[in-house]
Amino acid sequence: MKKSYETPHVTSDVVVLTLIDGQLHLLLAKRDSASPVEPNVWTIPGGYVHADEDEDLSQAAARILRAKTGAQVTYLEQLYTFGSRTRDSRGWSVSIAYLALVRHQEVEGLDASLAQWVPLAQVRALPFDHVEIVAKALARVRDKATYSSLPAFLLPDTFTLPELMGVYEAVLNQRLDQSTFRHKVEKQGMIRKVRGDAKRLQKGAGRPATLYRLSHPVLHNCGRVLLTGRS
Amino acid sequence: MKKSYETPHVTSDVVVLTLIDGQLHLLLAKRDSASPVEPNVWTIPGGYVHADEDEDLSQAAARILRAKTGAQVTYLEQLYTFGSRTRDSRGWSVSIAYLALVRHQEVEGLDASLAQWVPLAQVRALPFDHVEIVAKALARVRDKATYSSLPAFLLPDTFTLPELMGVYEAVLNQRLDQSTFRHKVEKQGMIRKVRGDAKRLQKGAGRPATLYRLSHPVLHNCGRVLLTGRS
DNA sequence: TGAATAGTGTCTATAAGACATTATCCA
DNA sequence: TGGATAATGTCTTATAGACACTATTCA
Repeated sequence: MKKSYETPHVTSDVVVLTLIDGQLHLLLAKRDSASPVEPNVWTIPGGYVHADEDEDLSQAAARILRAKTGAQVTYLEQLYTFGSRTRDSRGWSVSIAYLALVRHQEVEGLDASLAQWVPLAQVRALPFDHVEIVAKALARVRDKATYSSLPAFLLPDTFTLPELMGVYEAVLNQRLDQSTFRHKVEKQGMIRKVRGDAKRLQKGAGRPATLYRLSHPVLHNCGRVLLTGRS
Repeated sequence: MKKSYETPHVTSDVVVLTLIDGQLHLLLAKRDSASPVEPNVWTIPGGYVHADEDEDLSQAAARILRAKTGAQVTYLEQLYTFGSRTRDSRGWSVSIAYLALVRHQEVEGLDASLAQWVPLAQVRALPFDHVEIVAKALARVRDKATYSSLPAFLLPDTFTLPELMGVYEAVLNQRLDQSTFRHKVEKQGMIRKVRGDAKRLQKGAGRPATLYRLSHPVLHNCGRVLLTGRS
């Protein structure tokens, strides 16, 4: 029953983002030197879906990610599926792209000869259609930042309000108003104070910030909010 | 280089929606009697991606749709990709699902022995994970209805404001307020009056409605609007 | 005490929602 | 003229956005 002639290759590519020094960074991995196409080129991690190992698509993406980094993923979502005759010179190819957010602090022992973080703003040429994939990922993150808690998954478990606002600003590439941001975040019930430890952990001067954590351990949609311009 | 052992099947399934008598309807097609799984069962149209015929995924979806119906598609968007070891008893299977909207008036010559419209509300059991796919499609349509012109693609090229509001109500399954709806739609610049032909085309009594068309021929996002409850 | 950062209060413009009113057709 | 449908107007309340102010720390 199954067609014996050419059938598409099935792969998965993962856009992994993290926050380093208040800036979004993208994980690039070095392609296998034995690959018939683009060997040794740096790009986003990817690989074939393994029918024998993987239970489903998200597990395939998770496996690919694990293989390249020991990164604990705090957020993983299917992004889009790219497929055409021409996107890979080896033939008709399908890539189920995923978006992953990780906490930079939790990623340990990245082998710099295999995987590196680069500032997202500095990413230029990538092989295949990977620039398009990364662009789609950024668009998705920006969109969700306007109505959900998604950017918080780039922060540690507990964080301060200024830190939270900082991630939103980094993701949206736009300044936000302190007061408006607080009002919205509180009204939505997106975060809650962490009792006890109001102790400060950083900075030189200024009033110590209160610690918060997400009210919900998973993504929380809260209507269209948090978008505030400022000159 | 290419793995010679088991590779996932690559298919595409299309959720086709239309509006009949103010109600959302789903297109079901009868599966091939020669299929090794679920022969002769009615479900959403689907088929293998053909590496030899199709240029890319959206063209594969369009081809599958054309094969089952002569339907002119007014809106086509990739929905989600479902893939796992167990979703198809034939083995590891990937389905790139698409959402299509068509104008019922423009669909001609549907062979009732091959394809039929059924009210979406009455759809119960479907084979494979197709219930999940349809649910995802409905969720997508509802979500986009709250901030875009998407439901208008279920209407003819020109339409009246009450008709437009009707589609939104059908999609959202919720009554809307006349006045609020008009204000929002106009302010967004989503539609524009069709000059000349203010002539009425239907109904028995009452003031004739103005004809409009979409300002933009493609999907228009307008911020989060149009959601108004009413007792 | 003053610089620096965190957090709160307040005012205004705008938008949403509910509902009442007017407009225009047909029988 | 009255019923029916379309279109508009108005009022109230909620929210966004801007900005000023207070609070708490360190040097």
